[in-house]
Amino acid sequence: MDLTTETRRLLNRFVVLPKVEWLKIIPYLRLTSIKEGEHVFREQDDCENIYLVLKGIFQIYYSTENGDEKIKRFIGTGESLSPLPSIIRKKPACYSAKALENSVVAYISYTDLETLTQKSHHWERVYRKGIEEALATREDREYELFTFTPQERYEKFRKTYPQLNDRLPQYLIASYLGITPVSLSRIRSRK
Amino acid sequence: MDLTTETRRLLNRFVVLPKVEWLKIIPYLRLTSIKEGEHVFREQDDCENIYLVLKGIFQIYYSTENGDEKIKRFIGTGESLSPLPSIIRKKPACYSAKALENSVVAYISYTDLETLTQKSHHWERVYRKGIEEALATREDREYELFTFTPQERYEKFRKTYPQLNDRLPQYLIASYLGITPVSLSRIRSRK
DNA sequence: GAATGAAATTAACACATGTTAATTTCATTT
DNA sequence: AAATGAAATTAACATGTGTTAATTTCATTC
Repeated sequence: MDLTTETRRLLNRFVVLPKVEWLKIIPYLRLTSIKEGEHVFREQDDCENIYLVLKGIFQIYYSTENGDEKIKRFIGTGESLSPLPSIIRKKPACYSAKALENSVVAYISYTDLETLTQKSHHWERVYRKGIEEALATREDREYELFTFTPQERYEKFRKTYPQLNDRLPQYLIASYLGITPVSLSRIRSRK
Repeated sequence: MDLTTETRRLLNRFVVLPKVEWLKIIPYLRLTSIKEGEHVFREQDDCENIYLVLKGIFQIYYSTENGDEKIKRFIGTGESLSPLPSIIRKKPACYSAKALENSVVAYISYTDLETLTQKSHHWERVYRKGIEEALATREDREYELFTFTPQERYEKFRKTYPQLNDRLPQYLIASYLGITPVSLSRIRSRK
């Protein structure tokens, strides 16, 4: 299947668009592949694109003063990827996004998206549904960080991302859980 | 100023609507006041309203098994209030909202909002801008919980909500910070 | 002014995490 | 097969938090 069709298929999840509406995004839509280890955007960048992951996995992370990474979340196929809060506040990104494997993304600039959503009620609607979904995801994560202990979060992580649990180095998982690699090692040996 | 006008004024923050567009929400828009201590909605409720706080302060909280409250966040004038993720997933609310003082809210049901946003591109846009804003707020909170220690979170809380810091009992603040009242007391005495 | 009760503080203990550093494991390179 | 180096484990210690319970504070009620 070609990538544009794949993009359309993934967006259908939110709103099923008639062809004439779909075509309106074509002039703005761009596709690119990101190699493992490469960045989509970095902290401090004035990134203003909204990405949709067509294939692959990304990590979103904050950089701390002492140079290590704090992983905010992982983003996989079908999910969107962008420093949206920074974009709407017209500030540089406050986190980075890096591919964990060779990946493919579709993207559009926020400016173009604004143009598109202003011209098309349908696209305004697609985008709105997309953010609603993103909002729900953030809330889940917030609940998790707020309510669960590191040990419980690790259990949840193993269930939610079994592939990642196998493939990622432990120090990255620890970072996602908000603990040190040493702590994760202890949690693992505990049971 | 009358409450409908006040509602319009607060929503202008997102998109400035011409009068003809504004009028479209009138059939759906409802107003009500909530007395201190009363609930707007409770965990397990099938609440499907979106509220806008015209006046007052609310706390959003989860109930734990052992009966105490975990405060998710505080919501003040101009902010929106609703179990949106539960609504879009068609599930009962997973947290409760309670007024901390006598308050006034405007609200619309999600069903009516869907009707309105389908009929009006303008309203689709207002709503979209609103949830974009909400998304940014969640991200701030997530960052805070993830990155800061309880002590740092307390510092931030005091700066962000000086009025609340004075008026709320300490055990509620502790809950918001994700710690026990005993811990907060220790943090306060430490410095 | 005394009595009441909820909230806050303090104390004591157990326990998990952070930190630092040494050791081990294991895949990759030579 | 030996050497290398990063990742993971283990150890030891300090510290912060949770828990339980006793004590104190303070506003409200009687």
